[in-house]
Amino acid sequence: MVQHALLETAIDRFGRVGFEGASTRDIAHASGTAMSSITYHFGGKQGLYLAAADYIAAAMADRLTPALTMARTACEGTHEDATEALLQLLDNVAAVMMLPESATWSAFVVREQQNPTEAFDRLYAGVIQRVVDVFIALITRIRPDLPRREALATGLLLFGQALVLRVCRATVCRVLGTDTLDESTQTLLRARLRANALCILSETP
Amino acid sequence: MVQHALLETAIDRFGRVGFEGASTRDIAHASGTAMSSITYHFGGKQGLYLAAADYIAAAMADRLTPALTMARTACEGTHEDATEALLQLLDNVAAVMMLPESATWSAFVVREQQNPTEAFDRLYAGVIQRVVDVFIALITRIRPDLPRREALATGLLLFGQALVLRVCRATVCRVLGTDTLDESTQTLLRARLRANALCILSETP
DNA sequence: GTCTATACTACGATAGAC
DNA sequence: GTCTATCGTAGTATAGAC
Repeated sequence: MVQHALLETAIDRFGRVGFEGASTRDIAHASGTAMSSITYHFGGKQGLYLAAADYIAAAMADRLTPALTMARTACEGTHEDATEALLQLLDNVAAVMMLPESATWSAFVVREQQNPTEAFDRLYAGVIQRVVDVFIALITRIRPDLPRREALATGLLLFGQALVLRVCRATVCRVLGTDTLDESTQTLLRARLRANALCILSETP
Repeated sequence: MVQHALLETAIDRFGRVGFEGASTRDIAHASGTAMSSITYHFGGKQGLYLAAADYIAAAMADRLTPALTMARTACEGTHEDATEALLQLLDNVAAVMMLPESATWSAFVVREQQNPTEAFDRLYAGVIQRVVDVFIALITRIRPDLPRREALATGLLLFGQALVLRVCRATVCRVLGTDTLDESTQTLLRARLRANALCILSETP
């Protein structure tokens, strides 16, 4: 499938060097086809970029859908159910952040966060919003004492702890003295993230 | 000062569209000079890029030096001193993340985190390491019960909460329903960050 | 030190063969 | 559907005038 190969390569290149830095010639060549295939299948460089955003959103949503579904039912459950669901969801997000594939995804997404284009709307509608909504619903269930804006802020800050594992990967590795996040290091980070989140969620008002 | 203008423009362009996407012609023109000035002053595009990294490191270090100096002395102080110093330092980091200038800085730094080049070494030695070292020293003072790697992980995760305010700015704004982080929103976020950090640091072992 | 002029390469888009 | 060929533009680097 030429389209699939083009998308995979495009995400890598756009993530690595950005929209302006990536070249359609290079993307096509690395995908084993001619540059004009991009025009034919996606209408041009811009079309390929937007298709890449949709692809990333779908891939991330795929990895999080089971956790999101479980979390949504837990919103109606007990306080403990909701807490455990949020911890699980956050752990899932952290796991995605440590997937090798998410390196190119996150480079793409982070770029859009800083200079949002139409692609950001697609990413937001495709994954981000779904995760955010469940996050907020769970937090308001767990901490009904928090005003809405405080709950929103708490959700964002909780998410930041998972985010740093991907976005500051070079620093994380350097600080921990490893080249890559091996199994035991991942376990350590996820355990600390869980402990931190738990204590934030059970903070006495 | 032509060099200064070139650096300011370069950071903006490199941050916005990356090394490959930025054009020396454009940078020179926006700085009111000719492209060959870049060759003369920095030896070429690559030299300008490295100089931009040094410039960013120095600018960030500038903003954090007072807090870092105070924090270093607090490492020798009481448990409460150390806790307050860490909260202050983290608040300072969050404040930097909400500065308008840090938008271009962070775009540059985040890019280097994902695809480290020689510029990352300069950023790390220039700012990141200094902040990390003080973070870790304070945490080991506050939570001597934590094994070293747990303390390192805690420091990184704490930092992530400040990071998200800059790196996921588009999401932060969308979730909070604002276009920009106004004064009261910043206060809210910093207060929640402080509360979260305090409760992580005082977690009963 | 700062400019103009130029050499050379690579870019995205598109037309047309098959 | 996929290719090659080509057009116009823009990229970095460099040589040389002032």
